Amino acid sequence: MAEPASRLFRPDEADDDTPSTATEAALKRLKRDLIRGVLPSGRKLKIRELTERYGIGASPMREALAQLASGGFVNIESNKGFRVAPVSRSHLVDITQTRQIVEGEALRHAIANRTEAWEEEIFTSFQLLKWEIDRRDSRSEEWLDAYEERHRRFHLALIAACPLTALKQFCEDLYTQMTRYRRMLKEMGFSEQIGSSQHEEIMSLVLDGDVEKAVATLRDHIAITATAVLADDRI
Amino acid sequence: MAEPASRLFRPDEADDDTPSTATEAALKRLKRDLIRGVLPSGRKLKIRELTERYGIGASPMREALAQLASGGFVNIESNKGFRVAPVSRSHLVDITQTRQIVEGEALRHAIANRTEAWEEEIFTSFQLLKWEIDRRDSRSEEWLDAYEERHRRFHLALIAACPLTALKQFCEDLYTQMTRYRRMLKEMGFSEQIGSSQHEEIMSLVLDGDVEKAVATLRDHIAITATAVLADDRI
DNA sequence: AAACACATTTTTATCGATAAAAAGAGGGCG
DNA sequence: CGCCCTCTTTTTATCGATAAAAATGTGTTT
Repeated sequence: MAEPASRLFRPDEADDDTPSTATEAALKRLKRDLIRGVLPSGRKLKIRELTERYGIGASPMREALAQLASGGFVNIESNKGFRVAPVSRSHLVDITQTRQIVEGEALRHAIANRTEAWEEEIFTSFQLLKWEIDRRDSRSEEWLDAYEERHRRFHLALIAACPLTALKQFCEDLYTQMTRYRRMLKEMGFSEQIGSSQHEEIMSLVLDGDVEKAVATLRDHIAITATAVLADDRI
Repeated sequence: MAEPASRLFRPDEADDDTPSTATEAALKRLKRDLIRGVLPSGRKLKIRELTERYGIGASPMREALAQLASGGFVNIESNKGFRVAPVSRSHLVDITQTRQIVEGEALRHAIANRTEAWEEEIFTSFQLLKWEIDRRDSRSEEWLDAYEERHRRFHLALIAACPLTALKQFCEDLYTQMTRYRRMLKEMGFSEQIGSSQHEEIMSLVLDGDVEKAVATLRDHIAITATAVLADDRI
């Protein structure tokens, strides 16, 4: 029996990757476009445009938007519709610091509940990430997507053994929020190498069970994107 | 200019308490019924029933449900509709421990960013809570609502000075999640006094700036509901 | 009686049309 | 010019009807 989705608590990871309803399909594509930055920050999301773009009716479209709104990607205002949640310096600082706290805690709990499988997944996802960085081909949308996918996988792997579902889910949400900023960085022409060296260090510290150093390094790593983005005054 | 709502980041607290759309009205009433336990855990939420109950059409109803689903109050399953998110021992333990972590952190940050107004609101909300407990009239729905409202206000007041919006918002969501369990406790006939003595202690420690003791006491206090509920084997 | 196929009912998900609200576009007037 | 009133256009929010899917029921076969 597949468990249904829930935001604050998800006992079982139920990946329905084949959208069987129009709402799900719209949700998936819309989220992707938001993260990719195809739909820029602050932009008005007119129902008409969206229904044409994604080829579905207004009701499922609004349903998908309502979900994204709760997830913080989209803002609603009564009788004025939806718009892409704006990015801002203060928002970036906020989610960065919050992420440092909660992802650090989650890592602590993960290490305290380590298993073989968890360690293996960390190693695997690290290797995949490293290979992806080595054969990098910036400016290619596909490469950026592949890189982002592996980066995400690595970060989620680190905290996967944390038994607190709600905490882990929140980390995942924050990570996703941060993706837009990370993407901006790439588009500003920064090297993907920024912070890359830390991945191996984090992995080693985590696998060695050096909790304090691991958490400290993870926190530093989380701060790097923010520092780099904030250094640019176009934002 | 009123700020729109967002889950992970809410720069300005925009209370639109007069629902101007059917979706908002449905959202509000439905959420209330979920928290009150009128719609019990795990129950199927048939669109037809809901539209009749709340007197609105299917589209806004589904939109409201989609939002509650992202908030963790409701579960969706493709082509099988919505149901009230089930309560369970594991869920209670999960959100309790997560809340201990994040609310403790939030309190730390709040104390580090203390202001006059913040201290005053803590004092005020504490007094209101105390008075409400003194003139208690259990088994009365109105009293339970009033008590819950003030308990909530006190807890949110404690962390209000925390500048990390995303963290604070998450605390609020977790608090709301816990309300259903707190309500169960009352219905099981427990005294409202459980944990009440700690409120004054927490307030004193916080206002005295004794961070470590304040955080420790808050964590204990958060655990109490869970301990009491878990002691009952009807759940 | 369990297992299966098929018909019926119920429920979900979706569309297309429409009322209500907001945004925009003149046009007079201080 | 800037402000306000009105009319028009655009956009949102909502309803009612319907196709698609799941659940339920019924009879048939082993």
